[in-house]
Amino acid sequence: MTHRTSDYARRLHEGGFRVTPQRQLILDAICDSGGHASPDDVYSAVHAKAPAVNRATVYRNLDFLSNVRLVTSTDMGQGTKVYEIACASPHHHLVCRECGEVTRIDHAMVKAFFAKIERECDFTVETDHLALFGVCGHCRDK
Amino acid sequence: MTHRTSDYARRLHEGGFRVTPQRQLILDAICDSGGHASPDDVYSAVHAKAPAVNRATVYRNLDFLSNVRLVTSTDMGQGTKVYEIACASPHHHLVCRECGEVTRIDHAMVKAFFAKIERECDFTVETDHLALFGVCGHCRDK
DNA sequence: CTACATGCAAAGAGTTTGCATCCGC
DNA sequence: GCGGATGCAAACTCTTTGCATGTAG
Repeated sequence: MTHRTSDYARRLHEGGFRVTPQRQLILDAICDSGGHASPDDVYSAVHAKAPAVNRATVYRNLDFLSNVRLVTSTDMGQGTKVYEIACASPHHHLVCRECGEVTRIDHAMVKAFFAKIERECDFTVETDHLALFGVCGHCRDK
Repeated sequence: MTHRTSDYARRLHEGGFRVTPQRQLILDAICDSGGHASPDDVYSAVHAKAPAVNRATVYRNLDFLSNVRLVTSTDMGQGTKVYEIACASPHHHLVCRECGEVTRIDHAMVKAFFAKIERECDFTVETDHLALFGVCGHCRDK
């Protein structure tokens, strides 16, 4: 679990929102998912622990938690949206088409590239989480 | 219209496929859409000219035309998949969140960046069409 | 004439919404 | 107790599929 209970609870309180067991389960599920969780991943994990929790609640909370910036959502392409705990250091993802492995890369890696786009194309890139598809070294060698 | 009638008809014939009016309408719709068309864009355009054409036919043909490489599909994020006429020069897209404008950028712009990822992360980027979200110069100035 | 293609309708997946009830604070 | 949050069910969008019919080659 990477989220700090006291921390997220405080942030919810400050905004006038409630700390419900469902929200805790959902945050736990995202943490335990290895960093990246689809709505269905989250629902499955939550449902395993608390079968009464509804899918609608999961969707509503993923949306809610994104809005209050406790989690971030990234479109990984192919219609798959993934959520992860918001963390201070911006980063991006390399997604292997073969094994599905997701590797993080630091924002520093892409910073210069984004700056170049801005300079040469007059376009400010705002992609919080860039997802690049390809083949990881491991799969390429096979 | 950017596709050459004789050219795509030939390619279909060579593969043993048929040149149907629906396929022509669909190809025309993609061309006339300014380069990037969602399934619904295509259906609307086709339906305006030929109301009898079914949505399923549009989906089947977008899939089919992608497979035979007459068109390419790109995931623009947010669950929107767009199609465009396959063209020789690989390129990528800058999508403005404000006005929705899509600008092409040449592969040369991103080539060095992809090479850097490969070198430093041991990951071969295969993204045919990279979609970068942000704000275009025009919207930023407002 | 023979497959490939289409239209239709129905079934799916994934997501959203209205409303009564519930419960955190 | 109040107002936000939840559960339930239904609706909704987007896409896919089975099957009979149509048509390009």
